[in-house]
Amino acid sequence: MDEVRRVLPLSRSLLHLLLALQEGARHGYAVKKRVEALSGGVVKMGPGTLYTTIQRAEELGLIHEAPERPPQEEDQSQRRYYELTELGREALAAEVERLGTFVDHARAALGGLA
Amino acid sequence: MDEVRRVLPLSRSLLHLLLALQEGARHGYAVKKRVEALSGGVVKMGPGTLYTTIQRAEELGLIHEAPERPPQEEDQSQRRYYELTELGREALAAEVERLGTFVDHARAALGGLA
DNA sequence: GTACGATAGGTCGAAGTTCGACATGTCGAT
DNA sequence: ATCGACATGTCGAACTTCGACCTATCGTAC
Repeated sequence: MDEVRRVLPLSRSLLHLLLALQEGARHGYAVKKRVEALSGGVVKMGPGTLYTTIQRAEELGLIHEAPERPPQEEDQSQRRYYELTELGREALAAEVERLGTFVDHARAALGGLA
Repeated sequence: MDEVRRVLPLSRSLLHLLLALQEGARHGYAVKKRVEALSGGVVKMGPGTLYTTIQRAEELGLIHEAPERPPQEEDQSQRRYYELTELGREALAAEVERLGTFVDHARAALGGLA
């Protein structure tokens, strides 16, 4: 799609955000935890990056706020859940494919130990 | 290594630069072409990004200038060849491994079509 | 023969992105 | 009641990327 090309390449935070959201709706803080866990603590998302990235992703139409998913915890404070839009899913797929090219290439050249 | 962790996560340009150099010594313009080709034209490295990234990579000790590789073309103008340092190779490997985690994850979730 | 596009290197300022300190408030445990 | 984890957010500084511009060489086409 042409829309997709408009948002590529994704910035690092945008990529990490979409990656975390691809597993289902999550709130900001949960995204932060997920990204840090998956990167082995290398990528640290401070609040500055986290919330400005969420805002940017919403502006680009990559995510939107979900209607309060978890049924049990209606009470639970001021959490805001986000989920991928169709464009978000497409952009993520395109970016992963692109990155995959580099990663495959590098893995092959790096002794092919995987 | 601790040195490696110091430079992680790599910025996009830094990653692309090291990725292109991992195949052997190259000069700036050749790096630019390689990155653009491997990304299917999505990543465009203008001169601003290209040369400031090379400078940054040298400062970080990730690359260093190579002693004029190609034997045939001694004459060929003012080309500057760069190659990865040991640290550069380690940082690249670490970053590719980290990114690979995300990519594998995303590929599996994205229908596992690969 | 000279004009053009590709190769090759580079600077600069503006725009975009990331960082971390601070602010605010809730919740559960010691 | 105080502390750390949870949760959201702002702000300014630092870092990164972008694209316009500059210089110069080379080969091809007009």
